[in-house]
Amino acid sequence: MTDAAPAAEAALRTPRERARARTIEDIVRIGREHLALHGAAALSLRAVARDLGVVSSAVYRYVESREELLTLLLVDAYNELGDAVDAAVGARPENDFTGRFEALGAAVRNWALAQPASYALLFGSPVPGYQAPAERTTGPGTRVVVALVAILDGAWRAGNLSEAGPHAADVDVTALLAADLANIRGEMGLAVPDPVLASGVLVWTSLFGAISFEVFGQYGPDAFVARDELFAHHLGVLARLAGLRT
Amino acid sequence: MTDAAPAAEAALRTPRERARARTIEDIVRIGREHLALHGAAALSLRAVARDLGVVSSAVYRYVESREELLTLLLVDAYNELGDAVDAAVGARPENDFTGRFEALGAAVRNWALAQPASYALLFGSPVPGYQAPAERTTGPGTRVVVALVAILDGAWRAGNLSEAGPHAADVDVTALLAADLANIRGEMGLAVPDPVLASGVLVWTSLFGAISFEVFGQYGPDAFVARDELFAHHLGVLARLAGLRT
DNA sequence: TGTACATCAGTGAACGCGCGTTCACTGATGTAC
DNA sequence: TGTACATCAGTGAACGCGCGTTCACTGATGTAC
Repeated sequence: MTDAAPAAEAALRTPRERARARTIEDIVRIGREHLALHGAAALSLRAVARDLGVVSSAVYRYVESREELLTLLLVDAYNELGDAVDAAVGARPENDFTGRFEALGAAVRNWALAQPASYALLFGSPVPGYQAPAERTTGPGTRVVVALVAILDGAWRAGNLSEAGPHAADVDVTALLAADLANIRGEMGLAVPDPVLASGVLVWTSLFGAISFEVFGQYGPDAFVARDELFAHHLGVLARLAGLRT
Repeated sequence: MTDAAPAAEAALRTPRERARARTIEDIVRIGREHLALHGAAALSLRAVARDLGVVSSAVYRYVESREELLTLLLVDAYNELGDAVDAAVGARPENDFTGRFEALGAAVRNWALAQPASYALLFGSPVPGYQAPAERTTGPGTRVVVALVAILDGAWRAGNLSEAGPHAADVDVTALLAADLANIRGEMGLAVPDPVLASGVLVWTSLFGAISFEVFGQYGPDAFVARDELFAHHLGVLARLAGLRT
């Protein structure tokens, strides 16, 4: 590394800028620790400042308000999850659609179990009094579902998806629902037909339902010892429900 | 009504006891309103006292601590949901298993949409620092799943359930998972075989997954206009996944 | 029926706490010439 | 290379707020005889 690389767009030129970026990273890291320990509702700028080793008002140099810190944490968590999912999916061959689907599901679950508080922030009860700014969270917040429909649409285009899973084939898609699905197909540039898309939405919510039950402790402490196997079974059933061949 | 009915076990004899019971009811009612407005983490005994028209310390005559109020609200919500589900299921003929299943799902969803904050307390992120006392919440907290497996087991015993939904039939149940399922079958006195029971668990979590996505706003504001139809479609697919005939 | 006592609901003051946010300030670090 | 000025990170005090919980107390309501 020399200092003769002035063209790098994203690089931070001055030491001050670098120090500033590092401090913001520290704030986000500490914020995540607090999230994990006390939950989003109890997230406090004063406590973050204490852990940063700085007086409480100093944090306001970096973060406009408690709200903004929550947004930073939200975006950070969405991106960490999105990176984990992309890496897991990308590790499977492009035409192994079932493998990619299972990799996606396992990646979401593993991340959720490792970061339960961040998962709760993204997929649990809304934080009272906090409304995420759509323009900053929509992109990162849709990475998982985008990856999921990419797999299903890819499988469909490759002829590797049943016209509709055997369960879904004979469940009517009403006209109103079909209109929603047509919009989605248009916006995302998809080729999958209605029954597949409708089942795909259910597969999506079901995946998160199974993970939320586990992360939020809904199963109770004793009901399931074999949680990995339970989830693997669920993934297998969901893959078939989506129409993926095995 | 005369005062000549001294034998009624549950009746509250003295006026003081009745007044006390009414005040506790008021506290729970006000607590629920605060839950709905500000979320569980922000639930405050002082605020409840204010709305009750009483000085803050007076609430401690009725409720031991903030923790205990949360427990009261939890049990109250579980029972309200359980009552709604039982009523909806009971309104269908005993042998209309698919109808009962769909009634159960619709009842949970309707209650959740009407009481989003209570739903969040029961099925959303855990409240930081609060651990529900198992001996008071386990009974009410399992009413929905008990009702659900009663439907599936009843359908199975009546010969109205496929050996396993077409999707689930060829997904392996590993030995470890089978052990968990055997325990559950024993504890609940069920007859359904492993593949059906395993799919039933997925149907259970999927139902709540779909409802949570809707209640917690995960679909985004615009993606689905036809939410009733979307949920009806999901219910239909889930019924087939459970093995119910139509 | 009347009196003496016990029970209990509710009061008001106080404890110690943590929070978000603002503001005028001190120094250190960077920049322009 | 050296000086004058601008920028910025961090300080410390303060604002007003709400919280959970305890405690000694006042009266009103109930009970025993």
